Amino acid sequence: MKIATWNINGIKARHDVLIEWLKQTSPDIACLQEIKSVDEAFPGAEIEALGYNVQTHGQKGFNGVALLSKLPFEEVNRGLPGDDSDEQARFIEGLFSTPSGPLRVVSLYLPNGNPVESEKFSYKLAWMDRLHAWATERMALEEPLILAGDYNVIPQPHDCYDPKAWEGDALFRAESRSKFDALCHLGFVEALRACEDAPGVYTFWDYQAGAWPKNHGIRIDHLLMSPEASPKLRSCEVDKFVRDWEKPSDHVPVWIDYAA
DNA sequence: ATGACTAGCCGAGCTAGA
Repeated sequence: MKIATWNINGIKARHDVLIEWLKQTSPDIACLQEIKSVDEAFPGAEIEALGYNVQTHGQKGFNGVALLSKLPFEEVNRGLPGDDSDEQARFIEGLFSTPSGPLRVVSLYLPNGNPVESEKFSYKLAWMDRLHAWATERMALEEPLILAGDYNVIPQPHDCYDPKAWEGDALFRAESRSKFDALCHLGFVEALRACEDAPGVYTFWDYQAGAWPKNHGIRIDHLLMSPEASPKLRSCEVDKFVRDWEKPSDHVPVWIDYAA
């Protein structure tokens, strides 16, 4: 089965592009980020008509995540545990039943964290600590688990076109990268890294300054697979072609072929 | 080329993204 993650940068602005991508690539599960919509306003009708069950965790104006699945949801959990005062919609977990057993899939939108002098950076780091704590608990279940989303972390220097240009940025700061590494070291396999570790493979290109045609991108959208899931990884691909469509998101989909 | 975009909220520029 095909499991994808994509920061769509607004469901209202990206609805038609999303529908076209679903028709062309037909993922079994799609993890969306930055839907920028409240749950009640999410335009799900055409998506459901393509055979998807839709679950969202949205908020007004920005953030917001969603799960689209051809499999029925056995369970849905909204919000990253660990801080009851956190009102930002950045996390949704679905539990599915596959031919080979249960599968948990998370769509997450990790905070950007810029500027680093602001409370936004401390919020990012605290959110990563909460994710680490939550993942530690989930790992104890010893189930196939996939954490997919926009991590807003450039893991390695060769995951961006110009490492010097990203020096000091919240996406590339040592604190962000080491927390991402620590998460991986719980036992996750980072899917694209495991399949393709060449430089120049990116998932985001800024709208500005001709970043896309010059391939001045960064790799910040990742799928992390638990030890029970990672042996079922067949391949991992980046759907770069959607960046050339009319009114594209600044991110492109990343997907895995999973032997469920 | 030291080149600056896009979405949402709204009905004008601001916030936010990365």
